[in-house]
Amino acid sequence: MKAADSLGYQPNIIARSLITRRTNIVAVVMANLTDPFHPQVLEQLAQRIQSSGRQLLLFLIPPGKHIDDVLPALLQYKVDAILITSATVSSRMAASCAAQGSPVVLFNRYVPGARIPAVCCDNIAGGRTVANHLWSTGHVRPAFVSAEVDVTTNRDRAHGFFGRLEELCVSLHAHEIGGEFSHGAGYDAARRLVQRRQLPDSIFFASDVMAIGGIDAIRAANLRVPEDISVVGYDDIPVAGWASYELTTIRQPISQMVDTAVAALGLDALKIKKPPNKIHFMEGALIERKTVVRRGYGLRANGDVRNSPVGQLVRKS
Amino acid sequence: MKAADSLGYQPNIIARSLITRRTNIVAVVMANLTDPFHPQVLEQLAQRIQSSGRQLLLFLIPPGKHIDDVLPALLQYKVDAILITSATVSSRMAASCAAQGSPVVLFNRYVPGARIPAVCCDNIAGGRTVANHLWSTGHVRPAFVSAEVDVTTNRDRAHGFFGRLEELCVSLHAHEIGGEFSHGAGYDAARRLVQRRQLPDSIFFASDVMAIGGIDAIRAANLRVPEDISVVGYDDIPVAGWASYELTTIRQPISQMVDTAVAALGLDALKIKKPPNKIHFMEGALIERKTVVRRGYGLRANGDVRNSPVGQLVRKS
DNA sequence: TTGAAAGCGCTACCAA
DNA sequence: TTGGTAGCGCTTTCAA
Repeated sequence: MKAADSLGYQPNIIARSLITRRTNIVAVVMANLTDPFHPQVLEQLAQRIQSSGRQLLLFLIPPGKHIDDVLPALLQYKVDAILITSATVSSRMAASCAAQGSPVVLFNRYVPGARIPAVCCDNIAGGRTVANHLWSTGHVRPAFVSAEVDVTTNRDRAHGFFGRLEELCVSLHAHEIGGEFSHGAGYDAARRLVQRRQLPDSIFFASDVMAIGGIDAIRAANLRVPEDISVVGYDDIPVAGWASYELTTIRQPISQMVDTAVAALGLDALKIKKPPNKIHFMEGALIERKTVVRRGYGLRANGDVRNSPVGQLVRKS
Repeated sequence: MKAADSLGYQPNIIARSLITRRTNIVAVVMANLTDPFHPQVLEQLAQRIQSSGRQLLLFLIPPGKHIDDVLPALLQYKVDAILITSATVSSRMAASCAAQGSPVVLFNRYVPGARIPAVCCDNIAGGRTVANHLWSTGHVRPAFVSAEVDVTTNRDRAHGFFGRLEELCVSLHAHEIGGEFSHGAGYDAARRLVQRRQLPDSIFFASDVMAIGGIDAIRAANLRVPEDISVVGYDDIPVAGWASYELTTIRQPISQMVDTAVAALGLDALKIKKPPNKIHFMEGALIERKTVVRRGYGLRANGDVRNSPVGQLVRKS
């Protein structure tokens, strides 16, 4: 023992895994790190995984590649679990992972039909919250800026927003397609919105980076946020709190989501028979900062209408 | 073969590594991901490592922990190489890594005395470039905002800046200690600077996030950038290019740095006898955007004084 | 309590 | 070219 210590001996965990059949490695697959939301997630994930005595094998999907192209390489490492964030995997691929014995869980995305466990912010509820907030602050010409249209994150936020708007009898003023979750996409979409004959009085962007881009575009057009146009984002990335933006947004409960995801991996369960293929939806929270202004007169004093029965929500203007 | 394929057989790369003595895993150690500069580095690193057919084992240092506490855990995985970014390792620890057979290279930091290979932006040259730029645009009361004072990144930028300023016969107006590379630290430091009796006419921040925080603070004090105070950052993170900031800064050549670092790992060399314990310093580039204004009269038309002999650089004001 | 041996999934080597 | 065997560093099991 003393000898081993003085020689700097370290047991070879790789050899051990051969016999124990557990590598203590969990793979994390991500599309990219350019959206500030992703590093936040990755950081928490790493913290959680490491503190459970496991290591994180990071797998970034190269631009233009699909996740199904790179998963096989991952599978060779016989990782204990695979966590796929912000990317959609085919259910065929998920099945093949399961066949290899690696539980898979999706993060921040889910596959509607398939039986793949996932944890995700409740984006529909989030979208509805934004609609409520804009309504209760007297906005009547809300616009929405999409990212990638058929990604669940984007779609659910849109659907929640549109649906609640309809219940509230306010019609959508415009729907611009940004095309991707990026500052540039938000900037361009907002610029197009601002060039229209009639301005929206508020814009809900599919994500914070897009909203920040939008604010930059609105200001570049010599308009003020929120006096001329209110802006709402989604995620609550650090930049959203900076003095130049002070963005009102929906905060994703990252810690809880990460906790849930790691739990869903089933790593702590000694015997995992059948992990419940459940999709967990976690509630976001409206963070009111300074990009939404109260418009019009005679509005409800209490801006929060979430708990009010829909029938009573009659606009007084 | 057909049978193997239809059964979805994947060779166990972990078992293979036992005999080949190469895991094809390279470990990347990082302090945190909150500074936007780090995700950029990580993304490039991942891209590079993966395209060489290797995997990236990510290791985040938990807050309050020292890297030497967590390295032993890493060593157990017998990774092919260890890349340590933005954190300083004791030379004793580096020696122990080398003893385990894993080459170590430092990224974005170096240990002055020790024989540990490193790749790093030439921060002294960068600091000098900023001094030149501020001088040639007519600034006479430059201030510097430090992050963590004894980190090489911070210290070299400061030394380069101070040194060149002295050569140029312009005296430093103020030196504030921010304490860390963060938006908040930059904000607070700038606020203190702005409360002084005499304002600096320009501030060089140790990093971009700090500079952004500084701009926010300057604006919060009802001052304009650059009309009242010019601002220069370091890194060229994506935010620096956004319309609200348009930060003039020194761009770190991340791709080149990553290339060099991966090469220094010596993974491609079939037989590595003795990796040269060299410290690579890579040149940054001044990116002129809109946070530096030309002040005063009678200045040189050409803003670039780098190639001029020092003796001729006589201020005409 | 201690020690020896088998075997995890693979590659390397040597013999046929 | 093909097939068989030893052994990588560990854990587990079983015998002493």
